[in-house]
Amino acid sequence: MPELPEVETIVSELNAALPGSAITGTRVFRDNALGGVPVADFQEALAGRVFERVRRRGKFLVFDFRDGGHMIGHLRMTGKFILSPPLTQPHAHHRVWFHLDNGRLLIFQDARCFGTLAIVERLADHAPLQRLGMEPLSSGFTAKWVAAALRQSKTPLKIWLMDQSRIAGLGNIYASEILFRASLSPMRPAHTVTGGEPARLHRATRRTLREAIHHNGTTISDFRRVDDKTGGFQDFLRVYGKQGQPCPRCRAPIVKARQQQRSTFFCPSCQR
DNA sequence: AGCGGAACCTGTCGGC
DNA sequence: TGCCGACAGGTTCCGC
Repeated sequence: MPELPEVETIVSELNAALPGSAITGTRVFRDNALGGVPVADFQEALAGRVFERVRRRGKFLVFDFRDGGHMIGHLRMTGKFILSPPLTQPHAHHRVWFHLDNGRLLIFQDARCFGTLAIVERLADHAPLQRLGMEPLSSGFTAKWVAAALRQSKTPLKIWLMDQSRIAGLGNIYASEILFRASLSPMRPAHTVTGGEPARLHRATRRTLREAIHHNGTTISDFRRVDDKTGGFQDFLRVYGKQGQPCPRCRAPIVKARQQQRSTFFCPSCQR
C-alpha cells in the first residue's frame, strides 16, 4: 500500500478527523510494531494525550500531540490506519487500538507485522526520521537540485530514486512509474543522466506523485478491485506489473527485471 | 560507494 | 484438490 501518495492520502484523512481528540486507552494485540518497547510503557506514554495534527515525512506518519510529543508511524508493506466506530472484537490483523474520547477507534492494522510505531518527545529523538532526504513535493526539490544530486552518484537510477536518504517517499511502484514517464532506463548510472534529462526526471517525479495523490493513492489491491469499474485510477500504472504487455508509448513489450532483489518494470525500447 | 544476501512476518498466487 | 515455492508496496544490518 504505502508509498508517498498513499501515506499522504491516509494522513489527510486522519488529519480531518483526529485533531482535538484524546486517547482514553490503548490496547495492543500484538507488539511487533513497538520495537521492543514494553506494552505497558507504550500505553502509559499515550494515556490522555490529545492529537494536534497529523503530518507526513517521507513514508512516515507523524502524529503531533498538543503537549509537543509525537507518535511516529511507518506502514512498511501492509500497515494501515483506520478510523472506526467502536468494535467489540479485533480483526485478525488488528495490532493496536487507540480508543478516542469521541467514542471512535483509531486502529493500526498490519498483516505482515513490519510496520512500526514509536513515541518520542522530540522529533530529533527519532533516528530514522532524521536520515530522510529531500521531500520531492517541497520547494527545495528543483530540476537543478536533481541535476546536482545525480552527478554525485553512480547508482542505477531506480535504486537512486528509492534511497530515502536522498529523496524521501518513493518506493518500488512509483520509481518504475516515474522512470517510465521520464523515458529513462532504470539501469542508467545516475551520473550519466545529463543535459535536459534531469529536468525530465524532476518533472516526471512531480507529475506522477501529484497525479497519484489526486487519485487518493494507487495500490495493487485497489487496482485489482476496480478491474471492472470505470473511472478512478485503474489506468494509473503504465508499467508496474505489466511485463509482456505492450508499452503504452511504443508498443514494445514491457520487461520485468531484478534490481537489488526487487522487481523493476520498464520498456527497454523507449526508456533509455 | 555500492551490492548481494538475509532478516523481520504473513498472505496469496501460479505451477505441478 | 492440495502442496510448495516464489513473491509482495519497506527498511536495516552485515560482509565483501
